[in-house]
Amino acid sequence: MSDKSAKKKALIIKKAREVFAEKGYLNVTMKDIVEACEISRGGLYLYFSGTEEIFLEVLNEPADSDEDNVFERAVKENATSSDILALFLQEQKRELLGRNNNLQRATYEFFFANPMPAKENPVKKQFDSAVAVIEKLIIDGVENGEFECEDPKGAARNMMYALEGLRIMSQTVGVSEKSVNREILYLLKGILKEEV
Amino acid sequence: MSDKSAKKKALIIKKAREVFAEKGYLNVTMKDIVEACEISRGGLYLYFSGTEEIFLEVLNEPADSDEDNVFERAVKENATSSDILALFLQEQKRELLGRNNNLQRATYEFFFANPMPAKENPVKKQFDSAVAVIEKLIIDGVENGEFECEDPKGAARNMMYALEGLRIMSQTVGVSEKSVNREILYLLKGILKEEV
Amino acid sequence: MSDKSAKKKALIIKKAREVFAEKGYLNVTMKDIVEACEISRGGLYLYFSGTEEIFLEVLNEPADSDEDNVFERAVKENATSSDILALFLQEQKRELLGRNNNLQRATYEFFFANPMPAKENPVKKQFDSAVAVIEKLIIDGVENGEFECEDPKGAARNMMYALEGLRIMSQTVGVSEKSVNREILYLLKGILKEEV
Amino acid sequence: MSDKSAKKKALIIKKAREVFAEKGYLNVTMKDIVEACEISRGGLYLYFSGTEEIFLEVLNEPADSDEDNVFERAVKENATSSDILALFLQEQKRELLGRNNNLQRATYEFFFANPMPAKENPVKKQFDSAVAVIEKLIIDGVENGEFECEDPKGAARNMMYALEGLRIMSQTVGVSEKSVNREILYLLKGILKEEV
DNA sequence: CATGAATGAGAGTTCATTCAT
DNA sequence: GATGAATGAACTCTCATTCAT
Repeated sequence: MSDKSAKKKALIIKKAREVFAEKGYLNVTMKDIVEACEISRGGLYLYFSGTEEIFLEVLNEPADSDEDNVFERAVKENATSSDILALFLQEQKRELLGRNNNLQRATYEFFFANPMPAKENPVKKQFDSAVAVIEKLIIDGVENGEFECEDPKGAARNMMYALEGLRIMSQTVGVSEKSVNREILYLLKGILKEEV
Repeated sequence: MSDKSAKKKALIIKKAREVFAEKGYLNVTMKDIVEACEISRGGLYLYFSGTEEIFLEVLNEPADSDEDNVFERAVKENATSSDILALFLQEQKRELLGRNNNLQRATYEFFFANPMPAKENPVKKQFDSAVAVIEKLIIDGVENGEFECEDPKGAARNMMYALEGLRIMSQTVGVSEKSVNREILYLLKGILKEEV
Repeated sequence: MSDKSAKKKALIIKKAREVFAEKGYLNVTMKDIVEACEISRGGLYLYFSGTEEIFLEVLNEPADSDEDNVFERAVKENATSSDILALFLQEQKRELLGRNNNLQRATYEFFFANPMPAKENPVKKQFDSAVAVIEKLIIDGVENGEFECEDPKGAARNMMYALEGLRIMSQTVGVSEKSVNREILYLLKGILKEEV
Repeated sequence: MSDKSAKKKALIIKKAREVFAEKGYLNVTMKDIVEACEISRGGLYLYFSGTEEIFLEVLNEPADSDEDNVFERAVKENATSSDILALFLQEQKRELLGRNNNLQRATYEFFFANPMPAKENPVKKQFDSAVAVIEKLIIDGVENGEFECEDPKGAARNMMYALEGLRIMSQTVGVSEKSVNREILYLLKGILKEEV
């Protein structure tokens, strides 16, 4: 049954995601995944030819969390631009501070080991679309009179680069929540309309 | 002979740096270093217990390059703050775009695999001292009337986070020189006194 | 249904022959045959217990080619003994030079891996019957005055051993057509009545 | 010590020869050789990168038997051509009938699996040099008046092809000593000067 | 101190064979 | 009968680490 097959594959991806989240990418062996899935060595190879293939599918398969919804809901509820942006940044903060519950480390490790042209690179794509979203928010905010910004695209990019910097620092040397708050505040201040 | 010992150790570190620069951290085996050093397998173990220890010493031992001097010379030559800052940023650009000639990738790989408390972490130290330098430059620039900045420390931190973001993007998805230029320009514009 | 069963078995053997002809014996896996037959993995085991059993049936089931007919037709058409013998040798030449379209390699591989008493051995049987055919031809030829031979059986055996040698050389080190022609000529000359 | 190393390598080759003689080529695994040599898995890889490499060295390293000497001694002792030829054929017989004490089966298996251009092929070289030796013997014999032969090279080639045929038959279907004797006799008769 | 041969655990991968459906 | 997912043994190869010399 292709249906059963698909379920199994989904199960493997789910379990593998947990393994990658815990151990990163490079330290994960087929054996690790086999054990997490409680299947046989050969069984795993029926579905995937190696950790690389598994990881790519993990990356593409969106986790069944409802985090995104929070954000999307806000957008639909006509929240103000600054609220939405703040929400976005909070989300980013939550994500980048949580060392063990996500795939960030594994993702970095993966793309170190497997350089991939920017055009196909999911990380790059995610980065670009986040920039676009932020830019849109800033433009809206400027129109609302909430923000003041001469270069929305530049500001959006700067935000994302800074967040990326925080993220990698968080994964490697560790970053305190306070530091993240401070930087986020700095980023917001830079575009908030100053009261006269 | 402690002297001979020290020389040998230094040689190993020098050669190991080349190896790490070329292959990153995780892909380097004891064998690689043994071969690069033209030393015996057992011999290496007399000085170091594994790649981890070697890499840490490589990180702490400053490379005998003269790159820093360029920067320090500028400081001493009473260049303007904006010139020095621009020089610093150019240096960062050069470094982060060059994929193969430095330890960046190896460093990231290392600290992914070996998380280390911020207090002892050399990367964190370097980051902090860079922030301090930039902050000082901005403050000087403000005093000179070259810059305009209400939060020099915040601006300095933002620069470093953004550079860090560019660095990791460069190592993983790849970043064009144009993108780096654009971001650097954005950072500079943010503090340059606007002409009236 | 024994009938349906038999058809399926025949199909498997037909497809398996192609696989063996292409890949030899030892490199063929059950999976290869399963895929060639477009049958299920378990299904194949309903009919055969392994590659060995399949190969033996392939060997026993005569290929539905019409190569033999050429030869047999000649016999019936009252061609001269030397013509028929030449035809036979040409056929052998064609077969032994063609590396990929027949079961020779697979057969050798099989009997290396599975030595089998001469009495049941199909290769031995084939060899013996070929010797008998050649002997008969020579005897006829001698009676016709075409050939001159004191030991027809010995000559027949020598021919077959030499052909076998050419065959194995062809499969392993490679033999040029020229070499084969030369040897065949030598064999024929040995029995042709010399003109006075 | 390179000396110790060389001895070990020689030991491995010696033991490996026994393994190949017993099990052929394709069925031999690194593990088999490891066990025969009583060394560690990794240890074997210090000397050889795989069974293929080992087998090639086994083929090139002459076995430390003194069989050849028997033959060479005869040549030097000015034995008659027919004696030497008979000796050579006896030697071939001994070799081709001994199923388990030599590398023939392994050699065939090897060259099935690893086709190799005739020019470098040791089997081909051996074949050609044997042909040359036989041809020389026949020519000498003709001059002595022992043999009668119009095409010494053709006869030599025929002998070798027939021996090769016997050899392969011996390895696969099995050949009785009687059959070998009969064929050898046939070959000799073909060139012996017939008494008037 | 220094050597480098040796070890053995462990990773990746393949395949014949079984068995619940 | 027929399926094909699942198993697990076996093989190749690599490397950190040790130890006799």
